[in-house]
Amino acid sequence: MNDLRRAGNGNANANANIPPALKRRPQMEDIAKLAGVATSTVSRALAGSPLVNPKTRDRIVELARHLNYAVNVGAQNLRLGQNKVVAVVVPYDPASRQHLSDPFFLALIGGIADALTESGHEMLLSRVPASDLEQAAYAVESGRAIGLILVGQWHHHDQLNTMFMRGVPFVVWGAHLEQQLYCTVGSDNVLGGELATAHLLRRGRRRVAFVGDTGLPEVAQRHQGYLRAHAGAGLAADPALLCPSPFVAEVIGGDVGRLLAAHAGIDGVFAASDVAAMAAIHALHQAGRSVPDQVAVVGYDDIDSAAFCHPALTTVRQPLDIAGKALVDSLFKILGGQRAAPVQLHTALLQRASA
Amino acid sequence: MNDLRRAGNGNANANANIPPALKRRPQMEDIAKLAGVATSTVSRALAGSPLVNPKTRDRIVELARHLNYAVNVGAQNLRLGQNKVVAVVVPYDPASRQHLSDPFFLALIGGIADALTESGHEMLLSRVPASDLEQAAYAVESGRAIGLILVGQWHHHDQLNTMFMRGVPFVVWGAHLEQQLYCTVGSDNVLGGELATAHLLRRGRRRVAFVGDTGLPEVAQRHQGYLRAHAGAGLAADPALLCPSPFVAEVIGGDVGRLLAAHAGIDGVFAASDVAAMAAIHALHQAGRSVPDQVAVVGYDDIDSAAFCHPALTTVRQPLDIAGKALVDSLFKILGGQRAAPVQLHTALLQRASA
DNA sequence: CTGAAAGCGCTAACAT
DNA sequence: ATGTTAGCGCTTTCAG
Repeated sequence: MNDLRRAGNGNANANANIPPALKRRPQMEDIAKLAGVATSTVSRALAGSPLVNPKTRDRIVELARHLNYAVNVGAQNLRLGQNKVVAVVVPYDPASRQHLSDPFFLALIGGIADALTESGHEMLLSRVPASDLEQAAYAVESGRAIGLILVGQWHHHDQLNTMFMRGVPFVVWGAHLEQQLYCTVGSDNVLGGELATAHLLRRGRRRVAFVGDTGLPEVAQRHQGYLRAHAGAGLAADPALLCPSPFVAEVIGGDVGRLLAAHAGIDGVFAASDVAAMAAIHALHQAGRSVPDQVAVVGYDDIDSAAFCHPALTTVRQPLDIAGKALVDSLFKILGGQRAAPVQLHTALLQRASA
Repeated sequence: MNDLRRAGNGNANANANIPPALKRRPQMEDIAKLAGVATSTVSRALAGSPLVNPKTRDRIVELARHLNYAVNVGAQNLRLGQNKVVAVVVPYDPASRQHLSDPFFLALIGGIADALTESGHEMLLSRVPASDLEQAAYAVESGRAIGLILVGQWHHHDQLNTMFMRGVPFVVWGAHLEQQLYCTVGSDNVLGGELATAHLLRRGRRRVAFVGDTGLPEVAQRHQGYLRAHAGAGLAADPALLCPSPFVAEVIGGDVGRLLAAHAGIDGVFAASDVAAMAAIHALHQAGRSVPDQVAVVGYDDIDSAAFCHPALTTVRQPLDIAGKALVDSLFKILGGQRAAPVQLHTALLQRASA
């Protein structure tokens, strides 16, 4: 806690030489003196208050522009008791040191940034260990942010429920679970898994592998869809074809390779992310199997590159373009004191070349 | 006003029913009263000051934890005149409304987030129109952030020099240009372009197209390398083979298609980004050309999916893993009042299957 | 070891 | 139309 506050490089002693003028930032009082008025007048002028004489106002505004003065947002917020910052939190797995890298999540963050900017809010991006998700609440408890958007994988359902009970305003990108108090936004994972698998089965595939870490709720639901599709087709899914790899391309490649070696009859793969699917295709090619002829592959996410890899990926589309806005909207609903119901975005199969 | 600040965090009248306890956030004074001490003691206790009696301190700390109290960072910063926030700014093209989406930049942002977190800083992510890059300075001038990291494309060299002269501490990801006052971090674009093109020429390719918007300094330098490689091989580059597409996959696909139609003899493509390369390969396939047999393709960036698409992309690697850290380090150097020289990261050709 | 008081930069009554 | 004053939540002298 103490170390958190030392080290204040509010560029205190930084007026060395290099950036020509790294001097103290101007304040209202400086402007006030130059303009020969009181700070309150400057404040009003800069806020565009109709109370101040147009001439005075123009002079002040001109002065401010000339000095590159901008109202100190921190002080303003403190005084006004307001805040326009939303924290976007990316949980990471401290074990695998897995960094923020899946293009899907990265793109999701981009969408959130857009939606937030659109509504005049600022975005604080931070990372917390998935093992201690509640740390995320700090951004709100410290007054840094008014609410949280949690992005990405997590196993810690309970922590989130607790956080909700503590009154922390937040939304999470993920699966809608039973007994869930908090608000999620995500695709319909069960449906998505079912669509993907049904497509493979319809194409006559009978030995369909599932690639993805079912420890994650979203993936578990996609797997559930996978099972449901099998049931719907009157087929039995072979548990041996489950490849519980984490969402890391390098690992998936190896795992899929081993799975292929062990089960020669595999003729289809449903991967729980496009990255996983691309890694699987790569492994397939290396093992000398052709896609989609010998083995058909379906992914999940529809990241940008899915359309441009070869063969173009058949995948389940999560509508990224509206995901960011949906998350932001839900958060604001909560901040407005309303109940925000979980949102399941439109989920559909996008057929391309890989299956 | 007073009602605005009740109800805790800028969410006005939010103590409805849903989030069970959306009451006013506790403050030091609350803790002080409960502990029967003065706020100054609470402050000291929470800061871990040795001046306060261990027993008192423990009681206070316990109380704070129980109430989920965290020191208000805004007020703390105001009082201390400090700040640990760095703004990461993504310029966007207001014309094309192009959103934050190239995986390379997204991944770069991830790397910056990691480096910032590592050094105990917070990251504010914002977007400004490329046409008015100086807007980015607002984050610093308003006291929001202590410095800026600009990420991505930009045409406005002069604006950046001006910003530097104004004393705004910032670093930019991009090309190192002549007469540049500010600090850039990037790959060696000329070298990269040369390596890529030389590789193609060495493979006997003689009609090599260049895909990328040479209006951007980074791309212009890559193109310069492309020309230099031709010169080095005693060959003349055909200006007709320049395809000045922006970094948007959809557009590139069409442009490359047209280029192929117009120039049947094309046997190589150097694309100034991996996304562009993947789009080009896609267009090539659609036109019935095989990669790399009929047309060899080299990209730039080495984004994650470059290794997993098919054929795996031969590309110029920009070391993403160290890019974020390099940017952050340079910024801190500047904040410390030192001169930060432009950095060119190690740039090398990564040969895979597409060329 | 602890409390009282001043003030970080700003805004909004409340005076004129 | 403008100035005076109090105070947002916190830290830190300065006095005990």
